[in-house]
Amino acid sequence: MDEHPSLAVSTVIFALRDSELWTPLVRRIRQPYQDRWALPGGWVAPQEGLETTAARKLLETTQLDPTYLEQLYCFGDIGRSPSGRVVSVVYWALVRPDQAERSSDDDNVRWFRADALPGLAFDHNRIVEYALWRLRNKMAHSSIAHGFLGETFTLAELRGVHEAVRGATLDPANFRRQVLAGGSIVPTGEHVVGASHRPPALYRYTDATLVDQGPLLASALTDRED
Amino acid sequence: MDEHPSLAVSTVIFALRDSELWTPLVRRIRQPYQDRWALPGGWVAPQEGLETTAARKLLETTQLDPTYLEQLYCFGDIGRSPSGRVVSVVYWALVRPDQAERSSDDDNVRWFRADALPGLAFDHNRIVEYALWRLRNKMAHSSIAHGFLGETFTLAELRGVHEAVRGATLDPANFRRQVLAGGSIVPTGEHVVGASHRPPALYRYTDATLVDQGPLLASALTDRED
DNA sequence: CCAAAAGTGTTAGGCTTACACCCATGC
DNA sequence: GCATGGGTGTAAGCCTAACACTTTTGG
Repeated sequence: MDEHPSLAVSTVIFALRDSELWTPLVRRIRQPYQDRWALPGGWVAPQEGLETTAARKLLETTQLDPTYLEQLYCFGDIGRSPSGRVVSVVYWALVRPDQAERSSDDDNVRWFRADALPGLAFDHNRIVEYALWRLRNKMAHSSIAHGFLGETFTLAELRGVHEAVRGATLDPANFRRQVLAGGSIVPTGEHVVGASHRPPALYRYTDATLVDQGPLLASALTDRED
Repeated sequence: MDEHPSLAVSTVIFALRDSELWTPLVRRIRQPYQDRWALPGGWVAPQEGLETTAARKLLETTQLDPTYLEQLYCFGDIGRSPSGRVVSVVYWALVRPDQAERSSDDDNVRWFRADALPGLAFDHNRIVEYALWRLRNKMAHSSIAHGFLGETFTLAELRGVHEAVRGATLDPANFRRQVLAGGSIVPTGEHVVGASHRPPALYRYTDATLVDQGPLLASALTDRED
């Protein structure tokens, strides 16, 4: 009864670049699937929480510090790793463009367009697909777009995030009204200067803007004592 | 690097009785939390899928065979078990009233009202709370109510499910129109007889009615080869 | 002045809500 | 017939989509 499966943590990371969704992958340096691209991750340490492990591995392998991090799913099919039973708790994360810049491509880390990935190790293609589906879902029902943006942003930038993720253009007028009526963002009073047109107002999210994760979030905030 | 946490699977089960949500719990027969009520579950066997484990443990401990079974969340906080690191993959399930009848209370299994549970073992109170939140969420956006019903049902029964879970009464006329317009149910042509009022029509879900789980479901159907 | 993007106004149509009303059965 | 719940009709109001229009900047 004490023969437990190996327990791993991996993370799907999304960032927005040129109105496209991109995701960083790491090259596997050992068998199985040596030299194939895979999600960043690693084994769960005995004295480390799952989300903490995800964040740490992310930082170690890609230098990224996400603005949003949420559990995606736990994958545990028996055949998913050729080298024995592995159960993977997978997280998904959003990073801002400026953070993504800091993690430039090198021999072991490379960014790919999220909808045009190569053949990945294990069942990681399927996992990214599911993460994409979840992102699109969440975008429609919550203010998750915040995770892609800085502290302040214009309505056009916010709209750009929605358009990129949903893959459709949105009416600027209606988008403005809907998002302002929602009450989750407020104008800072500042404006962008230097563009060759009318300067757009800057906005920021109100403090109360938390992505809806239900009862988990409240406890998660107190649990994180890293 | 090979010292992995213990991996368990547990399940939150919901059934509808007297327009209330009920959930069965099992009595712990060993330490820690001996004699406390807890979610049914057990360790993951090396050669068994996670969902399969959940279904098997469910049947073994409560004699229940759910009509719906979905992964809820993976709980892995370091302090959640006093007897060492345990990571629990938790599922949630729906059973029909007639199935629930078969699993009567005994010394080791007892049904509780889902919104009035005693103090459970481990972090199981928190887990049930989250499962309740997920159920209510899913009820609003999908045809998950099917899981509580038999093959055929009246619109009043379907409405009763929604009312019980949402905790509010619904306009029968509007409910009828909305659910029929959705196209996921069709009349069987039969009617209930024997009630002291106009006999209601029976309906059933169309074959195409699958609860929206995104890209996971398609593969899940092929993976399940039990 | 002109181009371009910000921001406002307005209208049509769809969906939700509320509630009045009719229908079919057992007693 | 009458009480009860099944089932239909309908109008008000809200939300959304579409698009015309005005505003403000740099060149």
